Amino acid sequence: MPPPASPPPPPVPTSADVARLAGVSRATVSYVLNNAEAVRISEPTRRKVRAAAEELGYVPHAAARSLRAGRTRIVLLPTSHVPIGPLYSTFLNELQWALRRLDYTVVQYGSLGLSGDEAARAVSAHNVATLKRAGARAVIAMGPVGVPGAHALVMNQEEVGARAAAHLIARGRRRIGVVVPEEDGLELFSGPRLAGARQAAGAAAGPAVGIEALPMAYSEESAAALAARWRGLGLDAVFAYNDEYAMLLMRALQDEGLRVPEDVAVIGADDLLIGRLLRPRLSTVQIELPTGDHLASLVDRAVREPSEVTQRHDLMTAAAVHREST
Amino acid sequence: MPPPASPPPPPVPTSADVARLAGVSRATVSYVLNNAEAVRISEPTRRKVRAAAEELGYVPHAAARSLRAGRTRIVLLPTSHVPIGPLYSTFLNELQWALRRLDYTVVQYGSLGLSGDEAARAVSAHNVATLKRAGARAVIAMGPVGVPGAHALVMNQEEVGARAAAHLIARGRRRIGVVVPEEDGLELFSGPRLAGARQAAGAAAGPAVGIEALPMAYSEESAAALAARWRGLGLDAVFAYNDEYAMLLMRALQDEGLRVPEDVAVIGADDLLIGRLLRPRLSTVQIELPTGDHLASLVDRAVREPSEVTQRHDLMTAAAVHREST
DNA sequence: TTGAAAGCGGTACCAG
DNA sequence: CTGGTACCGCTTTCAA
Repeated sequence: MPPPASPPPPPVPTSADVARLAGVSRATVSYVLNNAEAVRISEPTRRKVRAAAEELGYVPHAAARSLRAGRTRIVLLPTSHVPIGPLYSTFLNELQWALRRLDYTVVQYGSLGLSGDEAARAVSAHNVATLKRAGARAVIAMGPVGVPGAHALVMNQEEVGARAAAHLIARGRRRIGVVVPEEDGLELFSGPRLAGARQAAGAAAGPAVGIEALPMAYSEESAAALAARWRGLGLDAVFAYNDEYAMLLMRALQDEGLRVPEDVAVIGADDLLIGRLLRPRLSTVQIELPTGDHLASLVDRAVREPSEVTQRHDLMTAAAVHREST
Repeated sequence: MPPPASPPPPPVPTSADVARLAGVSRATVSYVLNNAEAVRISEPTRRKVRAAAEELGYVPHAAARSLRAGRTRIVLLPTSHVPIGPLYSTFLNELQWALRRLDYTVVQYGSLGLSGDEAARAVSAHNVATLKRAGARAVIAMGPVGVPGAHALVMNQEEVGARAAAHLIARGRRRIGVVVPEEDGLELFSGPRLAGARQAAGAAAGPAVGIEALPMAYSEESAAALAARWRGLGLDAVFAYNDEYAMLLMRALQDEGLRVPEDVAVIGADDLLIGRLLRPRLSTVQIELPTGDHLASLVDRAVREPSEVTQRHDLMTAAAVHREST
């Protein structure tokens, strides 16, 4: 009599178990379950195998399968450790579902928007190699520049800043503040947006246009502090990074007695619903992103044709939309 | 001279390559690189092995490793295909990072908040088995009830609805509308919140309290349509699902000429920053969630002690906070 | 049409 | 202290 077994772990069926139950070999099981084209299996055999698999609740062991195959259906997607706003998180989420619909396993890997130069280094070529080596089929990077070996979804954030500044300039503003979020991990977005605004200012005809970076955190206190010293700044307009920061700042400015847009024009970005709910209605920079489905199929295609070449997908077009705050 | 090789795939080094270069066996490589305690390796050998690994840029093959080990460090986290609001997505994101800091690989698996009964079935016991079988170390579920075999993060959404309704009732309101988002995938949250409100109404002392479900989509049109028929509804208060829906509805109500809170009291939930920016300031139900770190360590502990028992972690406490809209 | 067997890359026994 | 070796579970030639 064997020793009183402690709760034996529920036996996980392998393909061998299925084969035994179906009275065939493991090879046959594999063929049937993978619908192998290269080999004809009789219908009765297929039935038996399928029935056995069903009965045992057999599920192929993912690790073993990919060890043998030499590749996985894993796609690495970047994540930020900090909220990046509804627009991009929705987009990323959509992409993720689209990829999954294509039967990929999506693994989050972290480094979207590390501070400053780290951002670039984080998704460096070496990292990419490491990640692919570990079994990933594709690595997706999001950033201002392409990354060798990965699918780079490059988002031209500069254009956002440029459109905002151009809009402000066209409406006669010359002293423009640009909100730069203090939150770590947003530099990936805020840096280029600021740079784009500077470019637009430099390219403007007529009198010189001044651009001033305005650090601000996403909190009432920070917005209030900025608003308190506003009059001393001598600014006649502000590009508030995005609609959420814009809402925050606009409220603080109004509480400070400033009139929008008379005393100061405010423009946001991302065209969120809240912008239309504010009074005055918030002008914004609308961003056009491709659908997750579209992007996913692009990735899928590129994965099937392993062209070891860096794939670079340009995303985003931006356009200012005028409402009441500018 | 060899034929002009087409771009030969960069040879991925295996532990055998490292062994060869270091002049030792694969076993030794494994011992050194895993800091095996059970066996003493001389310091010179260790050096050689490490140097060789470094030089080749060796990275252990994840699939092979987990095939051998019989387990992975993968944790499955649910995702919704629909935005679930800043509060929960931030929370999930935090948890994800915390898990990663603990060296887990986080894989998103999809089904948070499928419609109706599907929600429950999606994370059924069978699914859980399948997922674990495929190599996952832990499966996390979020929902109103525990799920056998998974770590269930159960969030008591009913309490949110109950607190909101109780707050409204305490302030003398008797005819309460409850916004139910029309977006698919939010039932997981909205259903319990509505049910909680009903319970609170049932438990209220004094004259009967009426609860009316108010379907509404997250769009200006839908909010405007609801506001347009508001006077016919005979409601004196509304629990607007969360602060975002509340902002939307409040705006529409005000545009319709209704006064808040005189004609209708409005309360949201989740205590988002925007609520404090609105005028009148939005009353809300504040939700206390544990930190991602805390939860991650809970999960980690449970994983180490494979107690095959369903783990159930109760989350959330809710409290109404009164501001100006009620 | 089916089965036997050789690995994929790593880990962990057991000898030496 | 180190090397040989038997697996983990699956896919896929190659023969029968």
